Amino acid sequence: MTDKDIRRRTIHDVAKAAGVSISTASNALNGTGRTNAETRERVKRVAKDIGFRPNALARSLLTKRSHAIGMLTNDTYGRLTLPMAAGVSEVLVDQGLSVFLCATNNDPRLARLHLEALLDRQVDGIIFTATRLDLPPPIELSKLPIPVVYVFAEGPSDHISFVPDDAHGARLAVEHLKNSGRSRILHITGPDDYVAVRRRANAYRDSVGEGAEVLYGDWSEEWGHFAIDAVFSRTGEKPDAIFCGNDEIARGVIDALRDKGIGVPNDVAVIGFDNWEVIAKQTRPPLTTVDMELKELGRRAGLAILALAAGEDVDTGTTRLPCSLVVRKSCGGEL
Amino acid sequence: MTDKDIRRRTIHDVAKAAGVSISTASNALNGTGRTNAETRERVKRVAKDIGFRPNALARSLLTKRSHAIGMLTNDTYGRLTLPMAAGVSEVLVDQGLSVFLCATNNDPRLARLHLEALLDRQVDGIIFTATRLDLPPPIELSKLPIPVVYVFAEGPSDHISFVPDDAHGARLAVEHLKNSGRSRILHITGPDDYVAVRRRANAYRDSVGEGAEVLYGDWSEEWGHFAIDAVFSRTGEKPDAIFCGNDEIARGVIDALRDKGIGVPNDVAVIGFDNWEVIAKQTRPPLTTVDMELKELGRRAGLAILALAAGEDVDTGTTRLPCSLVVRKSCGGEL
DNA sequence: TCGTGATGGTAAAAGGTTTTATCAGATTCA
DNA sequence: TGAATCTGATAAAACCTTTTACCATCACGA
Repeated sequence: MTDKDIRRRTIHDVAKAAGVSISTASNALNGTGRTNAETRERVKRVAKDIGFRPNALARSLLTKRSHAIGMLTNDTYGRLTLPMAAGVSEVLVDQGLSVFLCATNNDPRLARLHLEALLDRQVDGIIFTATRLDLPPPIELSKLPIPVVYVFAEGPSDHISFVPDDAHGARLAVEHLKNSGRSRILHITGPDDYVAVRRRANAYRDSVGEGAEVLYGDWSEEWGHFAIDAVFSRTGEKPDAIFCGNDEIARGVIDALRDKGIGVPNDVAVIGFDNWEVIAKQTRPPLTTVDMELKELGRRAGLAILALAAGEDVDTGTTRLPCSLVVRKSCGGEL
Repeated sequence: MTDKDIRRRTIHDVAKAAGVSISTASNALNGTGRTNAETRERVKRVAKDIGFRPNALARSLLTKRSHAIGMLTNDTYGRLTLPMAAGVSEVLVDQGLSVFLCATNNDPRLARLHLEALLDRQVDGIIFTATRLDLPPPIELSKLPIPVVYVFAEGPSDHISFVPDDAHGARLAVEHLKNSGRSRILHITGPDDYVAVRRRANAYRDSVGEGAEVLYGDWSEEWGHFAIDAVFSRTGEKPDAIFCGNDEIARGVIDALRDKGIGVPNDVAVIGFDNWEVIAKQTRPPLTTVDMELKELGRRAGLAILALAAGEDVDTGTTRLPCSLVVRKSCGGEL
């Protein structure tokens, strides 16, 4: 119960208990310098016995490696951030790195506050992550004295960014629809001021060719409804497949089709984007959709930061990671 | 481009530039000790001019306050964690505290790894947060040498916990339904091995009295559908209001009612729980629901940790925070 | 002139670790 | 035997800050 009991054991304690000097203790524990195998074992055993764990602060102060990184995000609900953070964490935790999570709310003042705190803490690197690719960071990140990696956001071209390959995702969707025998494929998507929206739309157009049609709107179920109402009340040929810009739109589309008595997937196949499970699994029928592999994105960013912090150099520029297709029931024809 | 340029300015640099000793510089900057107003200003100005920021590592090493806390979570998708983390962060950032986010995945090995890293980093406290109230932490947290606060989780009774007041939330829902003239209120909820489910159900029963009926199932839309099908195909009086255990169930319920041609809110009022906006806003009609005030929960936890770390003592035990009602259209009768 | 008390400032220790340079002793080689 | 080399261990410096204890200096009253 005394103060003495609560204070952590230091390397001094180890050295004293093992009857060696502090430097020998340090060398033995870290395998540095020259140490007799026998003493090395003895020191290690003593250290374990008395429950010695090195003070990370002291170590970092000296080595100038804090083994911590900062993650700046502007995502309030965490739908995108948390899977990425999990990926980052996954590759870092075993290397003994920890991550500071900083919610900036897109507020420059807050961003600055967090950034300065991170710098004061001597973090080994910073990962910036956003909710859309083309949103610039709320604060200048490009001339920091430490490595910066962008995930789900595109930094300056001489920096390192990881983003989903939207074009690939769109092709995946269209090919899947074609393979299940659909020929009149419509694209209902979000606002065209999103670069991701434009990329997907372009890939869709390239892949579909003749007869491609893109309807831009917002990211809501309501827009899905509305678009279906509009498309199916006009004259002319009707689509037999719809590629949606995200799962919410897809859900609206599916509900609207059902309301009209149009069968999914028999009459019209529907495919989403995001694989946001709470939506995708609960549509009727469950939604086939494109997964952006957010966790993998995080892993790659973690790996990059790790390499940079270790002084290796990493190719700059934007890496586009392939998406994957999650097949459920809304397109029929699972092989 | 030299090393010299990239190295951060230290208090040495400030002292030299201001022509004072290191201790004077420190005293001037921190307002400790006795310093002449004139020198104090000069030192501060010099510090600002050369861009001095104290090294948090060195400071923490000495003061034994790292100004960092750890947040342990097992929530992968962040729906609950991120709003709470935002609350925590909100009250901490201005005090200069940062938070380590540690995703444990409910894996004891991972939890231990993270916990040890946090302890090695001398964090000032730990916040444990879960996805359900009655899930014990994947690792023993009760006899740590630093303060621990539980949020959305209940720790041992001599610890500090913040949870939503489920009973209050349930009463809020029932009273709202009663006030809009409903009398036959049914409760469709999740699995009864959740303590939150039982608390809400009990409060519901107390509040409704005669005729209360609780249907336990799982947290899915599907269960909402199924329950409605069952209830409306049996003989006898039908409910005119349904209190759902979460928003997903509520959405299933609303969809099922619409499928049956039963009007919401005219024939049956529906109220949800969680205020998970992506669901609640997109139901047709938009869902009136109970909000658990997750951010406030986080704020309170942050405040508690702050007080504990400052050595003040805080009442132990579980604090149940009131919920709030978010009125949309699914109960009609907005005043 | 001597004590007393305030004032403004400083040297040095402390915090816990890693690393460099050095040292004593043993071994090898000529 | 003496010099050179190797081995294992250590003292001390370094990282950057805060804090304690101490030291001049000056003014004041007796």
